[in-house]
Amino acid sequence: MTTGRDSVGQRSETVRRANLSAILRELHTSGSLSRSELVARTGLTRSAIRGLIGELVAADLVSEERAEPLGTPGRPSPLVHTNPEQAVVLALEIAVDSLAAAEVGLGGRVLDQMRVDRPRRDLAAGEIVADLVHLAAGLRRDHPTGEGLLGVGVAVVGVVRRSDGFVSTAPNLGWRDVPLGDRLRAGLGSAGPIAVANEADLGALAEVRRGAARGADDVLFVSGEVGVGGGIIVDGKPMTGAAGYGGEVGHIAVNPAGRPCRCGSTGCWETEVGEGALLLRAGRPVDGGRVEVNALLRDAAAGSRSALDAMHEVGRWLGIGLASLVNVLNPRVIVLGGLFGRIYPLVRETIEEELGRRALPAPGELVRIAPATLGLDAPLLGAAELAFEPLLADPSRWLPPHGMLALASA
Amino acid sequence: MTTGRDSVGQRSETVRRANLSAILRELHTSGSLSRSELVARTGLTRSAIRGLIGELVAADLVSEERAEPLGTPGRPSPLVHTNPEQAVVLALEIAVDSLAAAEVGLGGRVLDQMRVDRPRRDLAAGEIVADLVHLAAGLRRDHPTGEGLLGVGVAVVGVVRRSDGFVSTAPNLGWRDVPLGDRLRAGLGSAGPIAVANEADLGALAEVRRGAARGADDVLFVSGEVGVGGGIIVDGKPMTGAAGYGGEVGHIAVNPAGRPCRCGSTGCWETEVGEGALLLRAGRPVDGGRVEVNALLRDAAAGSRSALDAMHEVGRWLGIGLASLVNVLNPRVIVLGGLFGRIYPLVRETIEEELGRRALPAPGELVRIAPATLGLDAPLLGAAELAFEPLLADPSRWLPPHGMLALASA
DNA sequence: CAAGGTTTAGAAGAGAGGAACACAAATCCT
DNA sequence: AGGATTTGTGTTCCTCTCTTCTAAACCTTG
Repeated sequence: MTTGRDSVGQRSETVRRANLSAILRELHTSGSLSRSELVARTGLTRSAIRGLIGELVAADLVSEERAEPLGTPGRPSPLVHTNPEQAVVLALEIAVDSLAAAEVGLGGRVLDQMRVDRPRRDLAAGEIVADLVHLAAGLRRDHPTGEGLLGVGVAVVGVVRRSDGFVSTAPNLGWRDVPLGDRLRAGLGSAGPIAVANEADLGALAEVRRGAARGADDVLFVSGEVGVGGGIIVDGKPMTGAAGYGGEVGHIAVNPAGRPCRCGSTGCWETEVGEGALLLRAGRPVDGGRVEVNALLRDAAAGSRSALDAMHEVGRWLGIGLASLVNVLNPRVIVLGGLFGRIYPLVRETIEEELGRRALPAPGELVRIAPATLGLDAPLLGAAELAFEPLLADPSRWLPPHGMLALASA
Repeated sequence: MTTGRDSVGQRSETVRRANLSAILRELHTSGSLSRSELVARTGLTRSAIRGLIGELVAADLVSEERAEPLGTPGRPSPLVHTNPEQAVVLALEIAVDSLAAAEVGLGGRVLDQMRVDRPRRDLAAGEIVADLVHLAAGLRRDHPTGEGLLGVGVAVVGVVRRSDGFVSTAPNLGWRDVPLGDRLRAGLGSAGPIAVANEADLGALAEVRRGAARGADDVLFVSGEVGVGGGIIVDGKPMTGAAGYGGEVGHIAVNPAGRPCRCGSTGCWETEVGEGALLLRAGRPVDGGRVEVNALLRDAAAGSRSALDAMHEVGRWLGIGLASLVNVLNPRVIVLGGLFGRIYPLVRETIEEELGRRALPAPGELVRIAPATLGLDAPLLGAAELAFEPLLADPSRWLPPHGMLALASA
């Protein structure tokens, strides 16, 4: 009987919260900005900006520096920048071929990062969690895990319920119904809140904040790995769906008469464009993994007919699936990650041809396609962004109660 | 270089606007509520509610009535209700088989309504606009068109750009690149702002506000007509995509080796589940239209084997397409409109079977499927909702400047 | 008819951003 | 050089809006 939505009633504090959030968000995505630029971006007055920045400075989240003259007339505006060391999150990633951990500071600076290969066989959740904890412990020895962390963000190749980090399926890991959030909480000790999300969803988040789709509000991120993952940004925000299962574009049915899929269905998109499909079409061992894919890409670059044919066939199916998604979502930008980003330069025409034939929007308003720019680390960076989200959404929770300020100044 | 999003900076007025908006929205969707219920729903205090309602009353948008005692102890709370006659919009619909017009008052009351059949051949935009204007003029003789209207909402079977009501394609009408918004503005004279949107998008809006999906935040509405239309609600708001072309689910590729589609592609969903596909499978004339469909439904209800087989085949493909969409969008509710709502009771198992096989979310969290409850009029009601949107989003623009109030009370 | 509970009414208070003015620090031009 | 110009900061009210608090109104229950 409730209306849902985000608790409608607004108050003065809501305004302050929103404005603090807007400022910190801008600083976080840009790293540093002048005060006057903040004025321009937020539409707030200088006095408001001054007051809000003052609070952020008091909390040591950001600092101001006397500006150096930049050749433009007028008094230079002080430069405001985030303090990466003062707000640090732990980002973890469970990918198909590797595990990764990173410490990322406010403003997006990667303070430390490690990635280790992972064999492609099924591993129990406990083992992977232990490996991740170990990996995290190896970061920045002077900054023991679990202390002073703002939170933890986790990217995982699997279908994740957002609310509690419950992984309902992860074919690449051989998992079903793994309470990953709880497991990590136990393994990491008290390292702040833990947020788990799908790898591609976080890749999308990273690409839209710091990568190929920067600034776009409606974005589709599609990443080709063993499976095909997707992340959708609607109106600047990740679209997770009702339970957080949204964006599983790898399992749209493009060819119901086609090959069986690991998910139990048949003719899913990933059976036509995934790594296995590419290798199959090229006549290489389907389970060859990265090694075979790299070899195939080399062959194609060298001009091998059969390699290129296989790629174009994948490109054709890629275009078919993308056209469906364009018709449903009408994104401004499509970012191709993983395998797709790598083959894109070779099969661009094929993809665009298929898209032109099947997608409805007028050619002039057709979507822009761009390969991912953050590469392998996109999901890891997205996990960091996820962990920063509570701070960015409501910085006031991390601010000293400002009765103190009033007292101090009086 | 701008951040997009909705101009971040917030001010005190923003708060008032948001709160007025929240209150009026609640009243609009519920028709009438007691003050104390509004307090509960918005989380605002009684005093705040009092002040805001006072302004809405002063603007004559709502009225308060002395409450009749309801058997509960305590002082009874006055009932607040909208004044449908004081804020009226004109809703228009260009459907496949008919044209419709309605006058709808604040709170959702349909004050007057007309619908006329339309032959299924292509008609020039000018003709249809003229017919619509004529239809609108016939509504409520005491309330001449173009006067005192808050705005106009238009639902049209076609791909529409939201910003200006430009129809880029409408296969059912034989239109390409018709500036419908401008045409209607010219035809209707000064009837307030005109907002045009896709029929299914508006059907979704109506069903989520007043129909089968009431209260749900993530909804997929799929309507079967000659073509297949779709409307998507994400987080309580219509998802239109970057240019407003989103939700064209009829043209996802489900069978690339299949039949050619009117859109120029092949194997689109609507070639497998549209009206034509159903008739074809049943061995009836593909262009038979409503008459044949009705006959087929009668046969099926009477137990005809061949009729039921055709329906189950359509149901199977319906399930395939829905599964794809569930994987992408993870909605809470799917509302089936038009043809699909009518065949749903007959093919429910088939749809659910296919959905169960192909959709990822765990069965326990699987989507709820419901036939539309607003029937033929859903898009028309959605058009009214669209036209109300500016008022609901910012009621303060329709309020007397409240310097006046202060003066009057002083 | 009194007691108890719920709600409205009105006044005072507190939080937050906006506007205006004086002043500061650069660049540009003569 | 040195003044004009431009851009930006600091500071002080001012306005807007919701909350809090107290008194009064109104209904049900025993």
